[in-house]
Amino acid sequence: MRDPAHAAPIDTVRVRVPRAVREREMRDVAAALFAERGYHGTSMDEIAVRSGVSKPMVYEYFGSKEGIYLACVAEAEKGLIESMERAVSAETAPDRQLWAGATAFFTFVEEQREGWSVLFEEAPSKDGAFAEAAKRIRRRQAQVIGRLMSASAEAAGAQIKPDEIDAIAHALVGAGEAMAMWWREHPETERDVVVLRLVNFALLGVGSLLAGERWTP
Amino acid sequence: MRDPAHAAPIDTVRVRVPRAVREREMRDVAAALFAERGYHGTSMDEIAVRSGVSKPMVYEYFGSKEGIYLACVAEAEKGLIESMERAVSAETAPDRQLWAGATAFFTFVEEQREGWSVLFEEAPSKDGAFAEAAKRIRRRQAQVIGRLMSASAEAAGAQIKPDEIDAIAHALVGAGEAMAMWWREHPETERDVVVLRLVNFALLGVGSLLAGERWTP
Amino acid sequence: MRDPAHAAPIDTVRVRVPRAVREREMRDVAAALFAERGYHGTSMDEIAVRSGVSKPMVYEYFGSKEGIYLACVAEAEKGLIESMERAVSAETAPDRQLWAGATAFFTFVEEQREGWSVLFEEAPSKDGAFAEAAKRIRRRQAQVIGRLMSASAEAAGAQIKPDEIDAIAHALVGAGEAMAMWWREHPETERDVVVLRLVNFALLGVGSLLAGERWTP
Amino acid sequence: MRDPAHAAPIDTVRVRVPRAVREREMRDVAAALFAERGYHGTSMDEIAVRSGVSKPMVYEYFGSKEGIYLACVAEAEKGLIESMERAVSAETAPDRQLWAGATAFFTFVEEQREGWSVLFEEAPSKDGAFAEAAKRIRRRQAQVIGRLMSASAEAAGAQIKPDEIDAIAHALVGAGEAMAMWWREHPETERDVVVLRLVNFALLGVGSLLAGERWTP
DNA sequence: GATGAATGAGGATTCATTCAT
DNA sequence: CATGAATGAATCCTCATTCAT
Repeated sequence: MRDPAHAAPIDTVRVRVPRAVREREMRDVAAALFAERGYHGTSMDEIAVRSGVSKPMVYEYFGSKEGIYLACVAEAEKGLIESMERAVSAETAPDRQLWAGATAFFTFVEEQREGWSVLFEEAPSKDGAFAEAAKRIRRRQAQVIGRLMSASAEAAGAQIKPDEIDAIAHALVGAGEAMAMWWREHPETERDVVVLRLVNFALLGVGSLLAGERWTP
Repeated sequence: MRDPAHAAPIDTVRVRVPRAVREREMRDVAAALFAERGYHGTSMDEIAVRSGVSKPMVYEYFGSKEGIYLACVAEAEKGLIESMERAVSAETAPDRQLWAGATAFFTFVEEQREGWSVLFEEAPSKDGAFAEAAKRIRRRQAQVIGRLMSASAEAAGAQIKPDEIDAIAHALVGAGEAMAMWWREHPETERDVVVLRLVNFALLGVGSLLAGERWTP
Repeated sequence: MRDPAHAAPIDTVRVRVPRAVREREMRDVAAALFAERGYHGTSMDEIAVRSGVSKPMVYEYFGSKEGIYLACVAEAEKGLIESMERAVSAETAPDRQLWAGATAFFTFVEEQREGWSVLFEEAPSKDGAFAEAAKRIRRRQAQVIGRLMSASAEAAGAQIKPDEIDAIAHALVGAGEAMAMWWREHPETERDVVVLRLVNFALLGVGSLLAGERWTP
Repeated sequence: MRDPAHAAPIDTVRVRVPRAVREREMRDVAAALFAERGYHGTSMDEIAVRSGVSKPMVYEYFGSKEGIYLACVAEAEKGLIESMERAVSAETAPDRQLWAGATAFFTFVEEQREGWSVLFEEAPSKDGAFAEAAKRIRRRQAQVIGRLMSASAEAAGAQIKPDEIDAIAHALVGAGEAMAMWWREHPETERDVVVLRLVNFALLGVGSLLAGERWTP
């Protein structure tokens, strides 16, 4: 009945799609759904239907719902971390690295809204694997920031305990996350403004800290 | 911990318990479960069984699962906010208010582990009412902090836009939240140390900001 | 705390309401609810709340949901049948009795919308007692009509089997019911028009109707 | 009644049954249950069990309880209307069409007891979709009858308002329905007798009937 | 490689009805 | 007389996951 000479459009009937492509399509569909409705609000059925494949395919490729969710997380995580790493690399002048890192972060927030949602908004945090992933993401961000701070301290000849640097780095990452949420509620604000607010807040604080200033009650 | 002379364990058969009492018992049970397993990991069935009542009672008193969850949130929120408000009230010396507020916050984190979990760890953030609640909690914390900052700025004769104060306050709240998570992973750290790290980070940063210092790329 | 001299309005707190009054109030509330939402759509809870009494009162007075529903049916039935009986009584000229009966019927439909609904629209007909009630109502209407027909036949000296009269009477009652439904969908039609259509149809038959014959009171 | 050689009993374990077949089986089972116990008296669980499938299958195929009920209604409706249409088609002599239509109707009542029940006995009439369906069925029957009447009127050169025809057609349909119920209570009566009573009532009216006039096919 | 068919298990919610006071 | 407190029992529905073809 079907005339092979007049092939159906590729998004209607596709044969022999390479595994990597299929996988990516499915993951993108899933990420969009997770971002829109959250983990529990998304069903495997819907992922399959929207991906144009049958459900067993989704299982074949990702093993489970958790699997596909974590794949989405990993993808977004990779994008965020790589972008931050690049920003704070040696190619950036030392005194601009924090600023560059923050810019990378907020650029991700702005441009990869989906990825941001998957990473920070709906992790069913009580479930082992998800909580782990969330912690890991924050830790990796904190490491990027922590390295900056360590270098800075070293350059200033200050002695700061790694443990303290780690804690402060986490705090800074949390501040960034919170400011990103604030930004979502105030979308009229320019990205540069948001970046500068965070950087100033952090730089001046961290700077004084590194310089040895301390407040005690 | 429970004094049998004053309160029968909830798995004892008791009938005709006044509404207010039962309601509180049920809410406490629910809070513990939500904190332990998250919203989706907790079933109404279990809340009922552990409360020693039948499911219809739970519905009679809270209307729905969302209802009882939000009741738990409201309770914890009240505890946290009131405690922070008290700490930063006029009875505290101005230069110690931020410290007092942070202490109140981390004390809550330490002592009301359950409340903390319910408030910050498992809100199904994509669902309207839950997301609203989460935002509201952060906003209220930010307001407490923001008032401090405004007063401080005024005292220093500085002109800071309310919008900026609001954003920074949110960032600071986020920093506290992140530091609380860090603390969870490093439980050997003393509370006072955590408090001071956050306060120093914030105070020196905020202080410089309020003093008009600015970094630009 | 309450000052008996300043008694609460009677619809807020009422004491010692005579049984008959309470009963009637409750039945009226129930009838309204049944008419609006059907039997299954109405809950005992709602009947109690709207009646301003506790649920056990409703059970005390009517025994069960079925009980209160059947009480509503009985009340409406009484109204309808009595009104039809009156209309076709000896006080009405014989040749106007059918017309008078139909008028009584459609008047009931028009004025006791609630009663009509309870009687004809939501009987869960599969449940023994309800089906019985529905049949009884139709039978009683058919009896009223059947007596007319018998008298008429006798007057004309015709011999019609009671069984046939009964069947035709039921058909006529069904025709009336159907026309009442039609009327609901065409509320702009005058009651007299509806009555005359039914009466003419019954008296003359479709054939005569189409031939232009008409009976008028 | 079931021929084991052609159709395995539905309580035999069968897997991989094509959708269309399963769907039909499920609908038939459901129709039987609805007819026997009414809508509210039937549970999805029972439909599933008796169909030899699991509940999710029922939902997969019909979406909801309302869905499967309406599917039963549609099926029965189709049978009834098609049969009536066929009876009154041009292939039947004009003066016998009403009789043929009535015969089709009562044949349906007799032979498709289940369908009849689903169509006319337990629609939860207060619920939107069900009430709509019930109205639609009556309307469609009335249309079949109405067309007959219009043709008849035209042939006789009479001018009858469509609105009046519609109303009378509905009344006639209601008369048929009522007579069908009467028949249920008097199952010893022959179908032809019932048909003739209705047709005579409709064609001649009570008056002529009482006067002894009779139409016969 | 790919899918239509199928399900076990569980979850939220509602209701008619009855105690104990 | 009157009620607030309480429940057993269902019901509808959904979902992640797998088998048979």
